[in-house]
Amino acid sequence: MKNAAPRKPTKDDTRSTRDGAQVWIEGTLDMVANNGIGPIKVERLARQIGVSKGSFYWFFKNSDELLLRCLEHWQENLNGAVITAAKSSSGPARKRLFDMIDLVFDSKLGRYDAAIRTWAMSDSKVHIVVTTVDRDRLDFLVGLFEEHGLDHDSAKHRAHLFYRAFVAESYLRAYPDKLRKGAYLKELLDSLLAVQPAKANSATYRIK
Amino acid sequence: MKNAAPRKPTKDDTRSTRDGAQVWIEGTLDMVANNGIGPIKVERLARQIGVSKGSFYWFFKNSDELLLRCLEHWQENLNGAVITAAKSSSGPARKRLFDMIDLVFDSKLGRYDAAIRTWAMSDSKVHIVVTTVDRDRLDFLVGLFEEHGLDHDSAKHRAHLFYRAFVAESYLRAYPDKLRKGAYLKELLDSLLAVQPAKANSATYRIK
DNA sequence: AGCATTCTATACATTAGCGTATAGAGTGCT
DNA sequence: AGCACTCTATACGCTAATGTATAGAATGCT
Repeated sequence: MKNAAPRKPTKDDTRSTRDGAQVWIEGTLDMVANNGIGPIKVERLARQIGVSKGSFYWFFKNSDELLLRCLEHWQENLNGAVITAAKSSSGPARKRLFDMIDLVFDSKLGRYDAAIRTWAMSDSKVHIVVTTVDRDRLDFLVGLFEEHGLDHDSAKHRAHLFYRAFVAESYLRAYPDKLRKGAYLKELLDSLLAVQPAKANSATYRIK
Repeated sequence: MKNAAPRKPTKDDTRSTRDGAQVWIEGTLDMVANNGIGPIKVERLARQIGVSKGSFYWFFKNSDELLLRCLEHWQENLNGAVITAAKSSSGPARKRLFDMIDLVFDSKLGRYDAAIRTWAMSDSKVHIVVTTVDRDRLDFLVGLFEEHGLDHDSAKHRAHLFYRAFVAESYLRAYPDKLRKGAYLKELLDSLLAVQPAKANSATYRIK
C-alpha cells in the first residue's frame, strides 16, 4: 500500500536512480556542510533544492526524520565508504593511510563531520552515533598502525593522537598555509609512524 | 545623551555592578554553553533570564548584535582571563600549563569554545575572531614550551599538536573514561614535555 | 517638587516556519 | 480507457519569533 513500486525513469530523467528522499537527503547534507545544522528549515531547503514543501512531507514525517535519515546516510554511506575503500585498498599501511587522508579531503566528509559533531552536542541520539563512528574509525586506525609494525599499546596511543589532530582539522584554520588539504596530517602521520618504540627511550609517545 | 550615567544600585540589587547588557550577554553565553548558538532566540532568552523583551531591544539592535557582543566578551574577558591568569602565575612552565588546563576545565570556557567554533563555520566575521584567538593561544603555548627548555621549532610543533588535541577534546567523547576532565591532555602534555630533542634520536616529535 | 534619563513591560503588526489538506499530474497495470 | 498508485504543488491555519511603539516605573539632578 505504501512505497510499493518506485517510479520508472522517463526521458527527462537525467539523474535517474536517486529517488525523491535521496534528493532531499543529499540536498540537506549539502546545506549542512555549508551552513551547519542550525538553519535547516523545510521551506528553506525546498527553495534551495528547487522543489516544493509538499514533496517533503510525502517522504518524511517531519524535519527530525530528515535529519535522522541524513545521519544514517552519513554513517552508512559516506563514513562507511571511506573505511570500506581503505580496507579494500592494498599496499603498505602507510600508503593506505595517506590514500585515506586524500579520500577524506577530496570528499565532503570532513565538512559533514563538523556539522554532525555540532549537532551531536545537543542531541543524544546523534551523540551515540558519532561516538560509534569515532570508535569504528579509531579501531580501524589502530589496526593500520599495528600493521605498520607498532605494538598494540603504541598503535592505540598514536592512532588516538592522530585522530584528535584530524578532528581538530575541521575546526582549526589558525595557520592558513594548510590550504594543501591534509598536509599537516600527513606530516604528523609520518612522524607518528617513524618512531619505533623498540628503541632506547621507548617512553616516547607513550601517552597513556 | 545616551548611556550617560548608569543606574545606581538600590536595596533589592544583589548583583549590583553588572549592567543590563551584561546580564543579557552572560545569560546568552550560559545558554550557548548548554544548547549551542542555534536556539538563541530573543523571547526564549528573555523568559530564561527572567526579564522582558523590551529590555533587550533597549540594549541591542537585534540578536546579531547580541551575538557579536557575546563574541567580544568571549574573546576579551573569558579567553583573555585564562591567558592573563596563566601569564601572571609563577613556577615552572609545566606547572603553569597544568594549572591552565585545570582553569579551562573548571570554567565553562571549553563549552563556549565549541559553540563559537560552530558559529564560526557559517559566519566569516566570527571565523576571523576565532582564528585570532587560536593564534594568540598558540603563541602563548609555544612560549611556555620554549620556557620549558625546547628549541623554537620543537616548541612550535608540540604546542600545535597539543592544541589540536585540546580542540578535539570538546568534540570527542569516544572514550568516556575521560570523565576526569583534561586527564588525557595532561598525560599528553607530560609526554610532549618529557622528550628532549637534544637527545640522540631527535627526530622524535619533529612533526614539521 | 519637577523634569530628564534610563530601563522595563506590554501590546501590536509582521513574517517565518510547521504541518495538513487537497487537487491533480504522471505513470503502470489490466 | 479506466483505475490505482506515487509524487508534486498550492493553499490554509497555527504558532513562534521578530521588531516597533508606547506607557510607565525607578532613579538622578537641580
